[in-house]
Amino acid sequence: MRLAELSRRSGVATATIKYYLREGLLPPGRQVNPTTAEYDDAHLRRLRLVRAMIQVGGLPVATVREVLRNVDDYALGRTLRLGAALWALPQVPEPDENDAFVQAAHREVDELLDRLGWSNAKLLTTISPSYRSLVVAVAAFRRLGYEWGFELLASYGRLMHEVAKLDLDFVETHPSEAEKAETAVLGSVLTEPMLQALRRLAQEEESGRRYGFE
Amino acid sequence: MRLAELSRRSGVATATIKYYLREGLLPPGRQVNPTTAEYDDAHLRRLRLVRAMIQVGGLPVATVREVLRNVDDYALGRTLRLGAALWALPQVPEPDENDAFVQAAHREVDELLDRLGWSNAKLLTTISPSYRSLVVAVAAFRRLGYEWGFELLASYGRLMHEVAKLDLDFVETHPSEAEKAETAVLGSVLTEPMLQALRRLAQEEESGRRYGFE
DNA sequence: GATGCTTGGATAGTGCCGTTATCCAAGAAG
DNA sequence: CTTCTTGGATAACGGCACTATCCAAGCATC
Repeated sequence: MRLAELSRRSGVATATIKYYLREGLLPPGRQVNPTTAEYDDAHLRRLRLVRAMIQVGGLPVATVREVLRNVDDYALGRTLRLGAALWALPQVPEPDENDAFVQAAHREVDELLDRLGWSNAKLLTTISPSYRSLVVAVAAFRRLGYEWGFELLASYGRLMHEVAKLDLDFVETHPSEAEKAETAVLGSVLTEPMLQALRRLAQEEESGRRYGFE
Repeated sequence: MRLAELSRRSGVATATIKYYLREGLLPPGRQVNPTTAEYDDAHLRRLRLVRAMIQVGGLPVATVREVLRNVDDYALGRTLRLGAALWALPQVPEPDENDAFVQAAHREVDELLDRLGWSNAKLLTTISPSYRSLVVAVAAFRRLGYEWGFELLASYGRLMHEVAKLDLDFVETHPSEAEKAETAVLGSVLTEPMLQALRRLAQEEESGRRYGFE
């Protein structure tokens, strides 16, 4: 199919598709002559994936490019670890390591990982963006003067471990390696707003149960 | 304190503080004469809250303003429901109701709420942005051709219900109404990146356990 | 084979948003 | 009195996701 049809079938404007091509989110089509390129279903699927990540997942274009690179690398067998390398990309503001709150948060998170027995995650503390995000979030809370029992954080951690098991179970239902990679990414990116929505609905539900309405 | 000191103590540039004042994220200082305004610790605290929501929570300025309005209303006793009104604000792209995937997602989510027994949440389906987000996310998955057992979604829902209970438990540890409102907002906004980070760490951990390293 | 439409590529422009710089007149400080 | 600082108004900036404009090279129809 040509660009116009790709646009029609995906609902994405041709100018936008050209932009994605330029940005490397879509591989170039097969050039049949200097002014015509041919696209196939793989392009369509990739385009839908890109749109989902941007619109539903809210990822910036640059991040999508990185994520896709990992998907493709994984599909080619270059990346063997499904975990770290794959979903360890996105956006974290660098913490200020001189800040006392940040240092305290480091200690707290390290202790948390110990307590939860997350020995594998422990190995990644220096490189994992997730680890850094966690530190930043904990530090922000502390900076605002919030105290919580250590047990609260641990409880959240245990629940998210259950969530992670579901995530990986779902990935395992997909036999092919290429699909696994894509599913892993989607499972990480697309289910985040989904979980967020579920959590808020659950808060509304539970709030209603505890305090009633009106 | 004057603007300059507020800036120094918070680490936020004076120009930015002026911007927040303009945008209504910070209440104006006490005007002591035409060219001098006096700020207090409440301003400092509010400023830190704003920064946390923007930088850690990633909320747009307009949303922060809405959230704060709700916090203040709640503190004044004008909003009685801790749940819906408070954390039901943010950013969702409007779903296209004519889309077949969106309609199917509606049915699926409705059935989910039934299955989970979330009768309170059910009442909010027409107004809650969380409900809409959920529909959008489910529709996006389906559009990409992913199928999952209904049980998976229900399992996620049950886990997020446990999370929501922790959220509300934490809010209840704060006696004053004003603090409750602020805590509720923070519990919703700031813990989201925290949970996301925990989930990803848990994925890395669980991935390591199942498949080993390298 | 001329005419008019479509194609893909290059480039520049648009709109939004968070932030920052520039002015300015009116205090404060020495 | 002079010099610095203050807060307020306004304009400028930089990034990002798109989108509109050109253009020359096909293709389609007469």
